[in-house]
Amino acid sequence: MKTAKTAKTAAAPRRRQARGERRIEQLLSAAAGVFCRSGYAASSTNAIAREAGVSPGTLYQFFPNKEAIAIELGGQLLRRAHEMHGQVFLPENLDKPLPELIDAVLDPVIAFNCENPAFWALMHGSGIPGITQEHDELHAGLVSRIEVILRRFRPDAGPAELTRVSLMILGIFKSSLDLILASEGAERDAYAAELKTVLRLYMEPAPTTTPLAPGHARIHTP
Amino acid sequence: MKTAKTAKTAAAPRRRQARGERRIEQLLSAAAGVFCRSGYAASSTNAIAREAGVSPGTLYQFFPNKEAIAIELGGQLLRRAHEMHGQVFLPENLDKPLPELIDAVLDPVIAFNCENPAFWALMHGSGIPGITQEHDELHAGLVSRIEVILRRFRPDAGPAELTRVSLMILGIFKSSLDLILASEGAERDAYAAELKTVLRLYMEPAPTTTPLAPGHARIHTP
Amino acid sequence: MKTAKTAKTAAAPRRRQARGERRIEQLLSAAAGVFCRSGYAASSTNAIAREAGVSPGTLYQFFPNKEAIAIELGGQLLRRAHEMHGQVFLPENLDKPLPELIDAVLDPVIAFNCENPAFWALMHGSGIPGITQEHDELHAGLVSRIEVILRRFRPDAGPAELTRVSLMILGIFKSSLDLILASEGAERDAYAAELKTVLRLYMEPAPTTTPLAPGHARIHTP
Amino acid sequence: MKTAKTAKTAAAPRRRQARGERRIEQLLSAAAGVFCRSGYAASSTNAIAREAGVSPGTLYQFFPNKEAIAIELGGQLLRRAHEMHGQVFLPENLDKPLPELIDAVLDPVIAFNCENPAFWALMHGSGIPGITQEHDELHAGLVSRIEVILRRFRPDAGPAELTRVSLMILGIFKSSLDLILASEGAERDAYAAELKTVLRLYMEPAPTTTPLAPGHARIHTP
DNA sequence: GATGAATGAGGATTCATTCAT
DNA sequence: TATGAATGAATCCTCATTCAT
Repeated sequence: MKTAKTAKTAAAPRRRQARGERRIEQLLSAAAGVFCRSGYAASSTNAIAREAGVSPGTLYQFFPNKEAIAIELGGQLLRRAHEMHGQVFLPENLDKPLPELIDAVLDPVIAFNCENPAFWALMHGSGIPGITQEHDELHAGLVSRIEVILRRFRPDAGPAELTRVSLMILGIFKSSLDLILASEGAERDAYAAELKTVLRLYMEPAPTTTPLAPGHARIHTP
Repeated sequence: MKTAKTAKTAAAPRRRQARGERRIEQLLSAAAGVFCRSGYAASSTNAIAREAGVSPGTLYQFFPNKEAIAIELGGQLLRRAHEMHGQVFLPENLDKPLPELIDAVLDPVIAFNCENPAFWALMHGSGIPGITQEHDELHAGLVSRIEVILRRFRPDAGPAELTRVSLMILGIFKSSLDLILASEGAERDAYAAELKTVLRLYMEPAPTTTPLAPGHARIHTP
Repeated sequence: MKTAKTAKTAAAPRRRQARGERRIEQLLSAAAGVFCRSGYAASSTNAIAREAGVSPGTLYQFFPNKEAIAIELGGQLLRRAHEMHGQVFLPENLDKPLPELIDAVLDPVIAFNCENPAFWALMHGSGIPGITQEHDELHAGLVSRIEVILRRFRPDAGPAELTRVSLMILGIFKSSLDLILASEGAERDAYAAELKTVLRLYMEPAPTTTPLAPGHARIHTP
Repeated sequence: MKTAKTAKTAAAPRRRQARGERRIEQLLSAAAGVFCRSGYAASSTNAIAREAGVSPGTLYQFFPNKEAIAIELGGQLLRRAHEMHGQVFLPENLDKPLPELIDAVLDPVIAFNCENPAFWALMHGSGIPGITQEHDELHAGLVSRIEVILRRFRPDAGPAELTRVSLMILGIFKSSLDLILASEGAERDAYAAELKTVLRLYMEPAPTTTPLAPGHARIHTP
C-alpha cells in the first residue's frame, strides 16, 4: 500500500523523506477535514489538495488515487484506535465494577473520537472495500471485547444474545457520539454522562425486580 | 408540477395520466432503492432510470431534476410519517404504563421504517435545503413529543435535561433501527425487543435501588 | 413538402382537411411567435406545440420535423412577400418621381413587415439550406428590382456599383425596419419617414454639384 | 477568477501562467470564431474546445462555464472598443468639416470591426444579462456621441429627433458593416465609401435648396 | 518534488422525434 | 386524430488522474 517507497535507502534521503512525511501528514489532515465536512464520495481530490495548500499534482505524488488517501487515513486512525483500545480494554479495567468500568473504557474512547472526528465519518461512508473490511474487523473486534465484558454481567446469556446486545451497545455508543460531537463544553459532558447512564442501565444486572423491593435509589446523573 | 389540469374532467385525462402516475411511483420507488443503497449524492439519475427500467429522458418527463425526485420522495415519506405519528402519539397511548406505551409507539414506527427503509437515509444525507428543513422540523416534532412523554417519568427534570434525554432516545432509536433493518425474521424481532428494553430502562422512573438486593434475576424479556 | 397528402380525395375529407388546415395555421402562427421571440435554433418544438395549445405528437402529425415548420412558414411568408412585391414594383409606380416612388414601394413593404415580424427573423437566423436558398433568391430578386429603379437615377453607374448601392439600400432598409418594429404609433411613423429621407437622399441624382455651390461639394467618390 | 495569486512574485509563477494565458487567448479567439459563425446560443463548448485544439476539460480549467467565456470575450472587446472610441471622438476630430469628420471617426471604427468581427455578433445575440447591459451602455454612449456631432449639423432639431436620427445612423452603420465584413479588398473599400456617402448625405445640412437647383427640394419631413 | 495545465470518461439535463393508446 | 409518454443522442460541466516543465 502506501507509496511503495518504504524500503528505500536510509541515511541520505532522510531529509527528503522528512519533507515527504510532513506533506503526507498535511494531506491526510486536509483529507480528514474535507471528508468530515462532505463525506468521502463528495470530496474531490482537488478540494483536498486546495485545503492542504498544494497543487493536485503534488497530491498524486504521494497517493496513487483518492482511495489510497482514504485507506491511509483510515489505516492511521484505525491503528491509533487499536492502540487506544489496547490501553483501555485491560483486565484491570474490565474487572472493575460497572460504573468504573464504563468510565475507564468510555472516557478515552470519547476523547479519541473528539480528537479524530473524521474517524467514524470515514469508516462509515467510504464504500471502499479495503476500508470497509478494516472497519468491519475493528467493529468485530469491538463487539467481541464488549461481549467479553458483557459475559460478566449476563452469565446466562447465549452467544447470539451476547452479540446482539453488544451490537446494540455499539450502536448506542455511536449515536450518542454524534450528539457529543455536535455539542461542546458542559453540554458535551452532559451527553457523555447520559450515554454512560444508558449503558449502565442496559448492562447492569437487572435488579431482582422484587415486585415491591422497597426502593432503589438510582443515581441519575454521574 | 405535473400537467396543471388537475381540476379537469375525470374520465378523459385519467387514462393518459394513469400510466404517468404509475411511472412516477415506479421512479420514486426506484429512487428510494438507489438512494438507500448509495446515498443521495452518489446516486445518478441514470441509475434511477435504469432501476426503473426506463430511459433517462423519461425520468425527466416527470421530474425536472434529481433534487425534485428526492424532494417528492422525501415529501411523500414525510407525509406518511407524520400521519403515522399522528395515529401513534395519542393521549390514550401516552397514558399507558411505560411498557405498553413503548409498544404502542414503537411498533408502528418500526413497522413504518421497515416498509420505508429509504426514509432516514434520505432525510439524512440529501443536503437539499428543502428536505433538510423538513427533516429538522420532523425531528424537532419528535423530540418535543418524546419530551412530553418523558415529563411523566421525570417530573423533576429541567427542560434542558428533557431535551437532552429525548435526543438520546431518538439517537438510540435510530441506531437500533439500523440493526433492525439489517436483520430479518426472529432476529429482527429480537433487536426490536432489545431496543424496547433499553428505552424502558432509560425512561422508567429510577427504582429506589436498595443497595442490597442480592440477586439480579432480570427477566430478559423480548 | 407539406404533408404529402395534397393530392388525396377531394369531397369527403374536406371537413377533415379543414380542421387540419386550421391546425396547421395554428401551429405556424405559434411557430412564428416563438421563432420571433427566441430565434429558430433556440425554439423547441415542444414550445411551439405548447404555444399552439396542442401536444408535441400533434405537431408531428402535420410536420415531419422542426425544419419543415420553418420551411413551411418561411415559404408562406415568402409567397406573400413575393405577391406583395409583385403589386408594388409596378411600372406605374417605378416611373413616378423618387419621393412618390419611395412611398409607393416602402409603405406596403413596411406594412407587410409590421404584420409579419417573423419574416426577417426567420429568413436570417434559420441556417436551414432550403430557407437560406429561398431567402437568397428573394434577396437577389429584391436587389435586381432595386437595381432597375436605381438605373434611372444613376445612369452612369456600372453594374457593380448598381449592385453595391442596391445592397446598401436593402441593408439600410432592414436596419431601419428594426427601429420601426421596435417602436409604435407616431414614433414608428417618424422612423419610417427617416428611412424614406435617407433613401431619397441616397438615391436621388447628385445635385448638380456646381463645384462652388456655396458649401456642399459632394464628391460621390467610390 | 484565475489563481488569486496575482500580486505574487514575478518570475516564478510566470512561467506557469504563461501557457495558461496563451491558452486563454487561444480559447477566446476560438470562441470568437465559433460565436461569430453560429451565434452564442448555438455554439457548444465542445466546439470551442475543438476549435482551440484542446479537450473540453481544459476549457473549463479557465472558464467556469460557457457564459463566462462570452463575458470575458465581450468585456475584452468592449474595453478595446471603448478605448478606440476615446481616441476617435475627440474635439479636434469633431470640429472638422463633415467629410473629414466622418473619415476620422469611421475609419478606425471600421478597422476595429474588421479586426474583431465577433464584436457585434456577440453583443447582439448572447442573451447574457451582463453582456446585454454592457452592450446597451455602449450603445447608449455611441448614440449620445452621435447626437453631439449631429447637433452641429441640425441646430434646430429637438432632442427626440436627434436621438432618432442617431439611432438611424447607428443602424445604417451596422448594416453596412455586414456588407463590409462580407467583402474584401477593393470591394470592401467601396462599401466603406458608400457608407460614408450615405452618412454624409444624411447628416449634412440640407442644401440651401436654392430654387435654382431645378428640382431637389428636400423636405426634411418627420 | 512541485506546479499548473491537460485529459476524457461520466453524470445531469434537454430536446427532436417516435409510439402506444 | 390527439395525447402524453418514451427514447436516446447531444450538451454542459465535473473530477479523478496524468503530463510537461
